[in-house]
Amino acid sequence: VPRNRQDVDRVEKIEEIVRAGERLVRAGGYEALSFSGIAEELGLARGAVYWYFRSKDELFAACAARAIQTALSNPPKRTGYASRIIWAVDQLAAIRPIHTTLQDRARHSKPAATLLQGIQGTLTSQLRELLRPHVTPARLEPVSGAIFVFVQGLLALPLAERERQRHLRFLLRELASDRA
Amino acid sequence: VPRNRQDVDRVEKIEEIVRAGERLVRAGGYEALSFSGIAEELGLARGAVYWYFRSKDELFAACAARAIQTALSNPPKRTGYASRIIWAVDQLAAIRPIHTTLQDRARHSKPAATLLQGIQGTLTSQLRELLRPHVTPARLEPVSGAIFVFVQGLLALPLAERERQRHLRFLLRELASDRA
DNA sequence: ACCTGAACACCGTTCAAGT
DNA sequence: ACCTGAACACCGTTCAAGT
Repeated sequence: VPRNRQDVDRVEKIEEIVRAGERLVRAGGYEALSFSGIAEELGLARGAVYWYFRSKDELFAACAARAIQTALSNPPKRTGYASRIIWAVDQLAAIRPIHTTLQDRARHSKPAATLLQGIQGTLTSQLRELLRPHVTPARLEPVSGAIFVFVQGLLALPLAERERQRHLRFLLRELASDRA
Repeated sequence: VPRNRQDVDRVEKIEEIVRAGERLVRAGGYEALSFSGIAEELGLARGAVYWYFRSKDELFAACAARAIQTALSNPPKRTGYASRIIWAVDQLAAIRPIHTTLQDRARHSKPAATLLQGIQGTLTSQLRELLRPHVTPARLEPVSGAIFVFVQGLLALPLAERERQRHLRFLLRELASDRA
C-alpha cells in the first residue's frame, strides 16, 4: 500500500532528501551517498527518491551544493581582505572531500560540472573584488587569477589549518602588497 | 579446465594486467577500470586477477603509478628551470583525470594515499632543487612550497595548455627572480 | 502526482574445486 | 601456484502496478 504525501509540499520533501544526503556525503563522501541510504533514513522505498532526482549525479550535485552553501554562510564582517579569503578557504577545506569528489566527477557528470563552474565563477569574481583595492589595475587580473589557482591547490592538498594559512599569507604578501 | 601459466613469469603477468589497466583508466578513469574489463582483455576469469591484486584500490594504484611514470619519462634535456617545470606540469595535466581521482581516493584508500605521497614527495624535492639557484636561501622553502601548491591547483583545474603556462610563468617571474 | 516492490545489469569480492 | 565458475552483497536504474 503505497503511502502518499501529496499533502506535503514538494519543496519540503526535496529539502528532506537533500538534508539526509548532505549528512551522508559529509560523513563518508560520494560512496556513502546512496538512494538506499536516503530511502532508509526517510522511510521510503529506494525507487521513490527517483521521483525527485533522476540520477545519482543530480542527487550528489544537490547535496554538494547544499554542503558548500552551508559552509560559506555566516561570513565574519569587518575583517581585512586577507582574513576574508582565509576564512572562505578554511570553510571549504573543512569539506575538502566533497570538493575533491566534485572536481573528479565534473569530468563526466553534467550536474557536477555545472555546480563546480558556478562555484569557481563566484569565487573568482569575489576574489578579484577583494583584491582590487590592493593591486594596481594592470596586475589585478593575473594576480587574482594566480591566487585563485593557488586556492584550488590548497583545497586539493590535505594540509593542516596552520600550513594552509601560512602558505596563503605568504603568497598574498608577495603578490598583493603593491598598493597598501 | 583452468588454464595454467606457471611457465610465464609472474612479473610479466602482472605487467600485462597493469598495461591493460593503464589503458582502461586512461580511457575512462576509475569507473572504466574493472576486474571484468581486464579479465576480458586478457582472456581470464574475473576472479583470476585477484591472484595478483587483492582489491580494486591496489589495482588502481598500480595502474595510476604506471600512467604517471609513463607520463614523466623522457624529460627534455638542456632547458631552463622554468621550461622543465612547465614540461612536467603539462605531462601530468595530460592525465589530469587520473591525478584527480588519485587525490579523491587517497582519503580512504591506503595504496592511493601511499602513491600520492610518493609523487608529491619527489615533486616537492625536485622543485626545490630546480629553484635553488634562482632564489635566495631564506626564501627557498616558502617559494618552492608555494609553487608546489600552485602546481596542484593547475592540475586540479581543467585549463588549456596556454592558460596553464601563462599562469605558471607569471608566478615564477613573481616569486623566483631574485637571483638571476 | 506520488509511492511500492520487484526486476535487471553490473560490479567488487570470496571461495570451493580444479590443474 | 594459478585459474575457473559460481555465489553473495550491494547498488544504480527502470517500471508496472497501486493510491
